[in-house]
Amino acid sequence: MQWKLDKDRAVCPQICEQVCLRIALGEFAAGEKLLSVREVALAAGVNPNTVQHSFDILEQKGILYSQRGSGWYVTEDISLAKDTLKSMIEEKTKAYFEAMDALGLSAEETKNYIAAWDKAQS
Amino acid sequence: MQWKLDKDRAVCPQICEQVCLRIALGEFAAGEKLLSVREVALAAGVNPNTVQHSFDILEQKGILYSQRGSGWYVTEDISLAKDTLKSMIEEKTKAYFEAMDALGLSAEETKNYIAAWDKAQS
DNA sequence: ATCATTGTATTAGTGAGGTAGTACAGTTTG
DNA sequence: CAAACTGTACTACCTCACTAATACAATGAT
Repeated sequence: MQWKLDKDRAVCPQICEQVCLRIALGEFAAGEKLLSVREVALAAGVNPNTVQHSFDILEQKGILYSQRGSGWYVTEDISLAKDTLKSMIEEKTKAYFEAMDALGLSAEETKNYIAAWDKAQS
Repeated sequence: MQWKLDKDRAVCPQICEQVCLRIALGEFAAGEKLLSVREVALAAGVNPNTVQHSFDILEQKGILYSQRGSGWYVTEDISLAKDTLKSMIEEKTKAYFEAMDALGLSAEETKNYIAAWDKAQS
């Protein structure tokens, strides 16, 4: 399991995003046991407490659940992860439009800008 | 002069963005004197030190310059502000594509998603 | 049963970003 | 000249996100 973390962003949301994505992609199946908090922390190069916190957040959303002494598991209801992922995409897109608006681009102008975006720029 | 600040984002970059935008739009002319650090802070509802820091950043970019005891002024070379604004737009767009990639959307999918984006959602 | 592994809790420390208050130096205005 | 503005500097404090280290309780494997 690989974790690529952008150091310019907070760690917790990134872990949450990736877990949701992997569940949505079917990489993590319903009921499947995840790696332990310590293993994930080691693999991702972050602190176990941060992973614990991330999983706590996902537990609150009903996406994961924990069994003390045993481990963390994916909930049976995969749709929760899919919905959360969808919300994240919407949220970030909304934020992007707002950011562009703050920089003087209307929604229409932003759409045109994106349409003309060349992959070579990135 | 109105300052609408998003409380979910850091203040300094927002002030920098808005000053660049106003210069690029011609709202602030070359050589024009800005409101004082204290006045801007009051109007924007933030701390004078934060405004000072923001202006320091813009001074480093050559967009503003200060005269001790007198005030802050817009540089003669407006193009600097315009270029900076352009860079900001590129940077945020690049970050947006990266964020979408992290959420499982390819550049192509992201473009399609944006094209289909409905203003009613926001 | 024992022991390693698991989740969980607690306390302390760090750095970024911002707030708050004060002080001082230079300019402008009356 | 004097007062009222400017920019600038400094110290202290706060919060958030994360790190670090440790401890303890429950589970599973041998």
